[in-house]
Amino acid sequence: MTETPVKPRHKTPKAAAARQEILSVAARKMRQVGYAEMSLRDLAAEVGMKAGSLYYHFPSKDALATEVMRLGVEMVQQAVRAALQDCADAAPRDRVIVAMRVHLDTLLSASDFSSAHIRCYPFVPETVRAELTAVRRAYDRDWNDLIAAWLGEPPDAARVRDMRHALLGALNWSLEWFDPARDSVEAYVASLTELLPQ
Amino acid sequence: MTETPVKPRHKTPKAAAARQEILSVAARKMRQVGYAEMSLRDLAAEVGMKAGSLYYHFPSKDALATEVMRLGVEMVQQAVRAALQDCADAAPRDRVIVAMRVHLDTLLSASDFSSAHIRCYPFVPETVRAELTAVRRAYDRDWNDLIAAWLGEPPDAARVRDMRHALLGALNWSLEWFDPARDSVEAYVASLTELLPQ
DNA sequence: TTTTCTGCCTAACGTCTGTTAGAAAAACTG
DNA sequence: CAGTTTTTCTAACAGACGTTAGGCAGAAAA
Repeated sequence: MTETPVKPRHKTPKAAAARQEILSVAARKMRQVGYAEMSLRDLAAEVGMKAGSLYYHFPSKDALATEVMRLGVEMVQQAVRAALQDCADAAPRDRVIVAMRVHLDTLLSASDFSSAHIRCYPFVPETVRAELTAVRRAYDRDWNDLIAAWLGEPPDAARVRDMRHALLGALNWSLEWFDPARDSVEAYVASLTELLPQ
Repeated sequence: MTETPVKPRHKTPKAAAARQEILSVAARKMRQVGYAEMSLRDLAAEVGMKAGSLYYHFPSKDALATEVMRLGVEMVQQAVRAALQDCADAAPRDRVIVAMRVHLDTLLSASDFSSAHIRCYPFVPETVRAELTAVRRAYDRDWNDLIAAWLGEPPDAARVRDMRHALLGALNWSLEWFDPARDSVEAYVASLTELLPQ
């Protein structure tokens, strides 16, 4: 009896494409209406399926939501890391500003996955949250390093954490008010920049 | 046929007390688990009633949630206004700091109503949100005035709005991470103070 | 005491939910 | 083409949801 790996169960391109579309639609739904309010029947209808068919690709609604949110963290993290590599030699304060801009842009226009994560995390079942702590902590560490380098010595852990909470709060809260027709990521980042001590 | 006023339908002290406890428990529930996840059966059980009995005090779940959230805005607004009156002659920047501290303290320890509002607003039915725009705008105006006085002339509306979004974002986001056993409102406000230009 | 009103309960309605088993269809493979 | 595997559908289950109608106990009023 061969041990079939649990993760990559479906290998055909069609299954992979269907799974991918389910994830995309789920991310958009979660962002728009929330986790509890997203029904699998509505979700399936938007993909062109029936609710039961989703269970060929995901074992449960929780597992689907977990995957959406996990991808959400990895997407911002990857975008921010890539941008930081492109300005590796810049001043620490400028690197913070770059990270803010990329984080914000990912949330507001690039990735429904990332915004779905941020909006739904507080209300998702505890088992789902538990599976996300690792990726979340990893992204938090990136920001801690970034901010510690900016604040310089001595690295006061509590102070770094407060700064991270303040900055990410100011960024993530934009999901509540940002209107692409009226607001601009660049303009908001410029305003935030004036709050960062030189 | 006498026109019975719609608002103060129940006048006896017992009904008023019951209504008050329903609101309190609903606020706590909404803060903890969210709007969709708060079932009227669970809510009623915690009050010591059955689900149907809630309808003697409120015409619908939406109406109950609306009342909770409306009270939530009014509570922070009132707390902040009272504190600002006590330091009417202070420097504009210090008044901003006072407002931040009071807003934060209301969210994190004083009022489940306020935190329920902030956490649930994005996912509440559109009809509920519509009934809250007026109170929300009023509170936003308070902050706009406060920040405009701090930034001084010329009062750039877009800049004031950005600052309000940044500050309230940094404050409201604390609902996602604040742990009373580990964190302190005063310490976080102190960290935020260092971000405000002199 | 009788009557009226208040506050809550019981029991149910209709609808929606996530989920499952098994059949059908569609897509590959020989 | 037949045979096999992959993907989707059908149909239902069991339970939860918000909501409603009518009744019942206790307090208040007469």
